[in-house]
Amino acid sequence: MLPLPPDPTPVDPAPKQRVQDEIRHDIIFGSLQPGTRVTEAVLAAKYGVSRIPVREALRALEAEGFVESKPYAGSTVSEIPVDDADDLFSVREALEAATARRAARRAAAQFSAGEPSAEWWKARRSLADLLDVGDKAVAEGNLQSLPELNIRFHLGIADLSGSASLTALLRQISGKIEWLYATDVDNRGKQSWSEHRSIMAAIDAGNPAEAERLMAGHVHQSRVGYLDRFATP
Amino acid sequence: MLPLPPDPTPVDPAPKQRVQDEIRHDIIFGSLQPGTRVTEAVLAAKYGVSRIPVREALRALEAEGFVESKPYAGSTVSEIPVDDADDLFSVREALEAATARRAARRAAAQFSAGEPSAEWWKARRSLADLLDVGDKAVAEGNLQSLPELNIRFHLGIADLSGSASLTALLRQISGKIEWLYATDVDNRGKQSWSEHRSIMAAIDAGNPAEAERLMAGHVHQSRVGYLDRFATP
DNA sequence: TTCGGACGGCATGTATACAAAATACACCGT
DNA sequence: ACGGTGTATTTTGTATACATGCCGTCCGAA
Repeated sequence: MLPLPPDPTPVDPAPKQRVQDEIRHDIIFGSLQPGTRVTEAVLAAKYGVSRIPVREALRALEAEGFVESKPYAGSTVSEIPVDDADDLFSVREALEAATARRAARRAAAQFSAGEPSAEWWKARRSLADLLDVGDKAVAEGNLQSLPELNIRFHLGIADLSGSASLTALLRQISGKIEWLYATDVDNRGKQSWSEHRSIMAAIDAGNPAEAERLMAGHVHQSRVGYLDRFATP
Repeated sequence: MLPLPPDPTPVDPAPKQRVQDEIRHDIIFGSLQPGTRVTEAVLAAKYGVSRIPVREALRALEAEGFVESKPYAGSTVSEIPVDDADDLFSVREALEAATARRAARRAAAQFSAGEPSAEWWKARRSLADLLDVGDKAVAEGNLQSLPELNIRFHLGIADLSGSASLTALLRQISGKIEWLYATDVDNRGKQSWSEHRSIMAAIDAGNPAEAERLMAGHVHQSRVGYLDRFATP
């Protein structure tokens, strides 16, 4: 008997994650404007799921700072204040400097202790592929895919650092980073992406100081470029 | 007719928050040891609520890094690696320096623009009370209440900063901060608490640079003290 | 006309019930 | 004896139903 495809209509394996990403995307790219009142029931109907996944997604987005909720009063899309960008960048600078430093230290440790572990290789390979994909995107000029690739790269570095705490923290602010990046991709996108390879090289070389320096500079450049463009004197 | 107390058995206004705090407390103070497998049903029975609030609490604690969950596989109490302390402190330094700076800037703005807003006064008053309560706790020698007071002070400063993003971020790592503080309260508790007043004074004076410097030094001292005590050479 | 309070609609918070998935274990085949 | 597979149990994920609290509106009195 032929094993027919058991999924005529492919069911969602994880509606929660999908809904969360969809809502965040809609906020970042303007489809859901700040101040909009979002109710669980409406979103549930919109994405074809029940209220529970929507609820979890809203909680996560609240932690990321994209929506605000008051008990029994509902949720609204947050105003994303441009003022916060500078502070966010300063935090991100410290955070990502730490992940890069640790990633380099861990890479050196992996190689000095015989063969690197399988999961390390997997993460490393994933990053290599990501760099290629990003380069191609830059070459082809479709910059709109860069924000997501960018955040995946930085999360990948955090993965390599082996620190669950730092990774979780970066994941928390990754949404905001994507938002900042999306607003400035036309200006800094190309150059910013090209810096990723040198960071990766420093990590591969097992040079913590250099990796930290490059990553700090990378983030700092983004910061300067952003503030230069959206200066609020 | 006398309005009798309508609550013979006081019902929880917000079980979710209570359960979340309870679980975190149990993890921080050792009642729930790392690696322990925690199931929603057991916790629900333990705290006398349904699975849903427990579920939400676990999600929040996962974001804070205290538990790890895999889809359909359950949750376990995270190993809290001491290695992360240094990185966490460096992030916290940047984060809280930003909150202090902004709080001072905002205080100056509030006073220069006539009368400060009501909510500003409320937050400011809350901090003043908190400082008194902490001083009394230090004088009476019951240091076990300091970790919670400490984190409430720092969150209060974040509130004064007026930045929802920074406040949310600090709230995310506040659990870890409380954990670090709890492990070192006997050593640095008294001196650490006394530094809070000078930070508050700099903010009241509307001096952003000084507030930032003091806060950064305050956190840095905690960091040095901690690493000195739990050095892993 | 305006201010105060109470009522009703409505959205969230929670509880219960059911479905999907992963792990653990026993059984079978080699 | 050992490895693999199939099943059974356990646990999470989701859906539905009900309770609780807030917001806006309407009514009434000053």
